Amino acid sequence: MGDPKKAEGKLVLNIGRKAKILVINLTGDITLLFHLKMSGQLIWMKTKDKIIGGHPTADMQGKMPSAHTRVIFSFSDGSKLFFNDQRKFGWIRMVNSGQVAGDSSINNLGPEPLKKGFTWQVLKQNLLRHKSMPVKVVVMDQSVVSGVGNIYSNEACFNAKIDPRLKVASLNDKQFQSLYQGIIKALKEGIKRGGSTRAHFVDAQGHKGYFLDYAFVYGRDFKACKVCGTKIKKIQLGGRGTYFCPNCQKGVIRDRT
DNA sequence: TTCAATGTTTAGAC
DNA sequence: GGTCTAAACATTGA
Repeated sequence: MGDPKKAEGKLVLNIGRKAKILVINLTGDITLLFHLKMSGQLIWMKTKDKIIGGHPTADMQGKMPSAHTRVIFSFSDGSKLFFNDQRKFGWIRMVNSGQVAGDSSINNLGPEPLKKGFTWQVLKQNLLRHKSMPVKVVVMDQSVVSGVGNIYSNEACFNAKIDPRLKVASLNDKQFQSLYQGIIKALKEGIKRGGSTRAHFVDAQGHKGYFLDYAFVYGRDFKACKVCGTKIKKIQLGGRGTYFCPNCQKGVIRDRT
């Protein structure tokens, strides 16, 4: 992550986000980029106060540092920030603040799906860079649209009533529009429910993320579709678990002419 | 026990 | 260049 000493004595100016990357600007022209990947978590502690964000682990509620603590930030008020990551896929990168946009982790990101500028036409255009790939796989491509991972790509396809296996080139404009709406709906629902992590404690009272309780397909193989009762099916697409309702999510929908 | 799965991204092969 | 697989790693459940 560069020389940790460069961050010593610096102040936190602000905290932001680009796609799945956390961006923390410090004084001294330094910016820290965090990616939690599959199993990372951030835990801030000050005596008995504790804020946890990220992926759940068994040792999350216990003593810090834990066996999975990789980096510790100590603040002048005595509080600490622990960067934990069981699988070690996550990373922290230190860059000059002016070089954030140009960083390789950021310079190729697609549009933010909940911001202006993301339209169904833009989505269509970006998806069509991968014409012969399954639509569900391409929705997860960070250069197509920012921040949509496996769970929300599955849910977006369900919302759009689109079979995740369909090749991008086979979609019609109506389906691109449905998918556009489906992505936004899935993300907004996820945010509303506090994310997808069942043990995603925000404070001592433990405000959790309940989105998976509301998911239509993700993690629900062999269970009944919440809309039609058909058994949800699980397959592999692009090496990732893919869930869909064989009845609700049909193949090509022909425009009636 | 062994194998495959896991909220991600990327390099390298074809 | 597009597309697909494997790999980085640790843990859990079938």
